[in-house]
Order: sequence, then structure tokens, then C-alpha cells
Amino acid sequence: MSERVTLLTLARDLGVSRATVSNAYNRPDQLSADLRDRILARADQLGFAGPDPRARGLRSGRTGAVGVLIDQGLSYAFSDPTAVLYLDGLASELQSDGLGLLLHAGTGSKTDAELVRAAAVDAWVIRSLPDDEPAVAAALAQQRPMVVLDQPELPGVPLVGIDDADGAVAATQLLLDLGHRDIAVLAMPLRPDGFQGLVDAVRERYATYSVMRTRLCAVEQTLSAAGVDWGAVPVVECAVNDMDTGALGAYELLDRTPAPTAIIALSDQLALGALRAAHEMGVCVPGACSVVGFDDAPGVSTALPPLTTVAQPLRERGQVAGEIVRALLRGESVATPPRLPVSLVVRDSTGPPPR
Amino acid sequence: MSERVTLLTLARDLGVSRATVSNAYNRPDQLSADLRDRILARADQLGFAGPDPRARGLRSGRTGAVGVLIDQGLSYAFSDPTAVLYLDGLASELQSDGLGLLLHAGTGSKTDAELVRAAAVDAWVIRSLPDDEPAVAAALAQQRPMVVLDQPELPGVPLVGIDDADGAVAATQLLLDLGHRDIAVLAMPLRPDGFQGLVDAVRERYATYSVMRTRLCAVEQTLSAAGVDWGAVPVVECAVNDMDTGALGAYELLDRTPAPTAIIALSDQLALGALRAAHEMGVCVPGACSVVGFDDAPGVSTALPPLTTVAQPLRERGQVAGEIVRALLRGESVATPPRLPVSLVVRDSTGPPPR
DNA sequence: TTGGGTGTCTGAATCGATCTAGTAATAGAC
DNA sequence: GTCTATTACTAGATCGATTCAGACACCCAA
Repeated sequence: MSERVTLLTLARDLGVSRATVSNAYNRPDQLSADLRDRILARADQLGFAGPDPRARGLRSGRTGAVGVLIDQGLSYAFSDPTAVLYLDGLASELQSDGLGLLLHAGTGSKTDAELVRAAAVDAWVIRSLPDDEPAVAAALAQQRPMVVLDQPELPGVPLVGIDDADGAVAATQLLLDLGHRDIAVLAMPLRPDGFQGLVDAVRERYATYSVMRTRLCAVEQTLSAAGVDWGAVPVVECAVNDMDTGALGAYELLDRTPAPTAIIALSDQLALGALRAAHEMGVCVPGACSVVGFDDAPGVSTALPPLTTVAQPLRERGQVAGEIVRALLRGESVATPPRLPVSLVVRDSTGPPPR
Repeated sequence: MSERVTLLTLARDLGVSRATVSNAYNRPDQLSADLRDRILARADQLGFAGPDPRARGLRSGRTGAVGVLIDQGLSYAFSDPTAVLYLDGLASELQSDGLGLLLHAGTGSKTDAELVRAAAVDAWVIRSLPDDEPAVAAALAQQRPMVVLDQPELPGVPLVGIDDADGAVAATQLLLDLGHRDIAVLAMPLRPDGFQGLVDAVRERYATYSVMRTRLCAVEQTLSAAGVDWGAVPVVECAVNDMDTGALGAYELLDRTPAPTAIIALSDQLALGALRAAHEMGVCVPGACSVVGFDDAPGVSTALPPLTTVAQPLRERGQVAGEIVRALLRGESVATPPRLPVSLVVRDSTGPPPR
């Protein structure tokens, strides 16, 4: 039997103490350079790859990994450009501290919570999950440093958000100012239950994705203030936040009589889907129907037509989350920073309604 | 001082043994349902989030995480569509086994190797790294299950690859068959040293990215066999595998006299860059210059013009890697599967040379 | 009555490191 | 020649679980 090589093996072999071997790896200043070289050389010979990370983790309480909890499976995160940008920002910030990203998905099932419970991480970053996601509760229970992006709002946990209401108001007001009254809304999931279709007031109010609640509410208030009857405004929820599903939702909206003269899409992926649906149905954008998106994701400026949208700093928000994590891990206490401002970028997908 | 709650705390509190509490979490069949409920309930009251993953990891040797080592920083991986697809496939496969992905980047520095050494993972998946990357050596030293995508080739480690030579030959032969003789090559990095520009034979031969070596070699042989003097074929290496850098490289190629009538880009990102450069320089594709890519990444079929390229199963390869990891973790031994076939997809970016 | 089987629960060893407090030896200051 | 600093190293407790070999009680069959 070939025994596993540990610090102790090495220590015995060299006639020094375990602590000294440990120090050779972790505190080079605690022993003579000569001995250190000897230890490292012998370690190499014996095929010792350095102190076992698991044991080190237990003893020192640090694993060098930050858990990242995202919505709807990893596949989704990798295919959503906004998620990728955010991960990019986060990663670049954490990398400089030698922290890795441990990706986990929250899909609403109990097993996700199990995975979270079993994950050895130093901190959690949570992005855009429903209020009642069990995996979030599991992460919270670990009492480790934590940061949330977008949602859910958790008491005592710093949240890196944008001014969702502002953005939704700006988009809506733009359409109102252009003269639109027959406005429709294309929403991201309100609950992670795979529902697709027209949304009623109850579902709207009890959406578990708080960002959607906020944005929808802002749209409602802006329209109501302008005298548009919210009850008559069709809101279609898309089961998945991607182009294909967005197109599906847009078909439903554009098929209605009277057809809307403008669609507010609450994400750019949905907006891109709406552009495609309109194109396929022969509906001219913005001639027959205006489309406004949300996020200013990469690629929307070169869509056909270039998309009017609410721009938010995606990558930068990932970085901010990373900075906060680092600060928390240093033991500093961090308050929720003010929500980052958004700005309406008017391109060519919006115009006055047809007369 | 509020003591940390551990299995022992809980055991004492309830007057049972530590083993029983552990079993309550890990082997429900080992104790009465009644006692188990009592334990779990009390755990909840005391704010015990379940057995500490670090300690569990040490004792049982499993952490539930697979380390993923990628090239050039996480940011790059997230912005390269082929890398995203591969991660997507890998993640979907591992998720079903409850495994998370721990992402680390290899950037050639010693500190990366340190990070790898300190990472508590059950297995490593390595994608597209140079032959001499220190982080790879560090991962190898841990003697854990391991899988490589594309490169480097490591003895005894299963590699999930494609038939690179075949693909390069097919692309080259297409151009030859169309009548091209003035062919130029746009290459991905040959070494991770940030070099950009014309490559000489020595650099070509000693490329540390073995996939590039293989593809270039296949192009060379195909051209030589057709009587084209390889020494006169300009090969421009791009420091980064992205559109912008590809455009930069293409500028250099298209500026030469005589200008090439065809460019073989060894990745689609570079090919897209070449398309852009050609467009900006007023060079008509494929009228004045044909462009062929490699990968069939998402989006290239809708490029202007749609790109002729060598298609490979990107997402699927990630899944295959995932399957192999799972098998290895189950203790099975896995041989390197045969390289997956590629296929030339002819679209509109290639045509006969101008006369 | 005995023996075996089953269902519950316990004791103690173990995983492989980190880290604090402390020893021993040497150097330098006065 | 004594006293303090500094350097180089060690002993042993500790992190928080998992796990295996029993112990104990109880029931049923022979």
C-alpha cells in the first residue's frame, strides 16, 4: 500500500516537525531558507502537492472560494449576456485576491439547498433569485459574508442594485411622450414556475422576483398617472428570459386586437425576441410598433433596428459586488450602497405611433 | 461569547451522541424518524446550518466541486462564445450529480499555480491551456481525476478533442479547390506571451498551444501538397482570440502586396474580425477575398456574409467532459475517447478568387 | 430457554493540516 | 559576564465532522 503523503510523512522523513514543514509552505520567514529548500525539494521527490486544501480549510476556516448562486441553472447563466457580464466583473475583482468562483444554480428544488449547504465557500454572492428560493435560505443559514445582486432583498445583506423604478418610468414616459396609448408589456418570469402568457393582477402583485414587481409597478403608476387604464394594458410573462421565449410572448401581444403600438420589454433579450417576432409578422418597428428594452446588453445597439433601452452598468455591478465581498472577508462591515443610476438610451426602435 | 454550533453542541443539548446527529443528516435510515425530527428541529432553533462542509470534506475526502481551469482569465472565458458553450455543456452534465464548478484561470503566472494548489476540488477539468502552463502542473500534482479539453495532451489523462487536422485540411482544400493560391492565415495565440504579428517558422514549430501547432501543420501540408510555397504564406498570430484583435491581424494581412485572395482564420472570432476589417477596408468578401473560420460558433451563420467555417460540437464536448469526470469520480477508468469529427460548413464568405 | 436477527444508538479513532506558546541557541549590547 | 533580542524550530491542542465496530434492548422462532 502506498501511503498518502502528508505533512507528517514529510516531517518524519526529514527529521523535522510537522509545523516546520507547514511553515515551509505558508510562512517562509519562519525558517531558514536552506531548510525550506530542502523540504520543498524532498516534497517534490515524494510527490507531495502541498498541504491538503481540505484540511487547511477546516483548520483555518478559509477555502479561497466564493460561492455564486444564480438563477435557472448554470446553462442559463452562461447564455444570458447580462449574467455573463456580471460574472465577468465579479471574477475580475475576486481574482486579484486569489479567490475562485464556485458556481451553483438555484432552481427552486430542495436539492439545490442541499448543494448550497454542502458547499465549502468563504462567502456567497447571490444574483437575481426569487424571494422564496430555498437555496438562498440555505446560504443565509451559513452566516457567512454575503452580497446580493438585484434580488432578493435580504435584511442586513448588502444589495447591489439599480434604480429599477427610475428605469421603468423613463422607458414608459418615453413612449407616452411619443404619443403611445396602446402599450403592452413583455415581462421576465414573475415566479420560477414556467408560466407563460397573460398575467392577471394577482400574479403581478405576488411576483416573487422583486425586481419584476418593482418595474411593473413603476410602469403601472406612470401609465395610470397619464390616464391610461392599467387594467386594459396586456402584460405577457415569458417563462424564460431569452430571445426565443421573448418572440413567443411578442407574438401573443402583436396578435391582439387592437394591436399595441408599443411594447415595453423588461429585458433586452425579450426585446430582441420582440424585434424578431415583429419582423416575422411583418410588423414594422418602429413604424407600426415601438419596442423598448431594459439593460443595454451587448449587441442590442447593432440589432435591427438598434434598440432603445434602459442602460445599466452590468460589468461594473459585478465588480462592485466583488469589492464588497472582499471587504466583508476582510472583516469590514459594508452597508448597502445606493442603487446605481440607469439612463435611457434612445435608438431606432422607438418612434411615434401610427396614425 | 456566542459559541459556534457544531454537531457536538447539538448532541450535548439533546443528550445524544455526535454520531447520531451526524446520521440525522447523512443516513436517515440509521435512526428513528422521531429522533431525527427532534434533532433537525432543535438544529433549526440553534441556527445550525448542517455539518460544516470543510470538516466533512476533510473527513470524507469529497467536496462536491469540480475545478475548471481555463485560459487567459475568467473574463476571457465568459466573453468567448465557444468557451461559454463548453462550460454550459459541462455544467449541465455535472449539475445532475450535484457537483459545482470552481472556476480558476491559468494565466501563466506562479500565483495561478498557487491557487490551484489551494483549491479543494474532487477533480479537474482543463480547457485549452499551453503545454507548459504551471497551473496544469499544479493540478496534475494533486493526483485527482482529470480531463482535458483540446489541449494540452497529458499522458494518462483523457482528452476530449476534435479532429483538428481534418478540419484545417478541409478548410484549406476548399480554398484550393476554389482556385486560391494567395492564401494567408490568421492564427490564435501560439504562446501566451501577447505576441501579435507575422510568425516565423521557429515560432510556429515551437508553439505551446498544441492545437494551433496541429492546425497550422495541417494547413502547411495541404498547401505544400498542392504546390503552394509555405514559406511565402503569411501567418499572422493574434495576441487575443477575439474579434477586435482578429480585425487587427486581418488589417496586416490585407495590407500586403500582393493581397491574399483568401484568409484561413483558425477561430471564428478571428474570422469575424477579418470580416469586419475587410468591410472597413472596402475589401469585398468573398469577391476580393474569401474568409473561412473554425468552430461554427453561435452567430457566425448570421454574420455578413454568413461565415464558411469548420463546425465542431462545442456544447456536446463540454458534456462529454462532464460524463468522463463523473465516471472517474465513480472510480471507473476512462480512456481518451476518439476525437470527435468536424465538418466543413460552406456559407457565403468563400468563393473563387478574383481574376 | 436459547439463539439469532433487527433496529437504535454510542465511543473513539481518524482525516491533515494550522497555530500558539514555548524551548534552545546564538548574537550583540553594555 | 550577564542580560536581552532575535532566529530557528517544536510540541501539542485544535478545527468539526465521518465511520466502524460494538452495545443494548427487544422480538420471534425453535
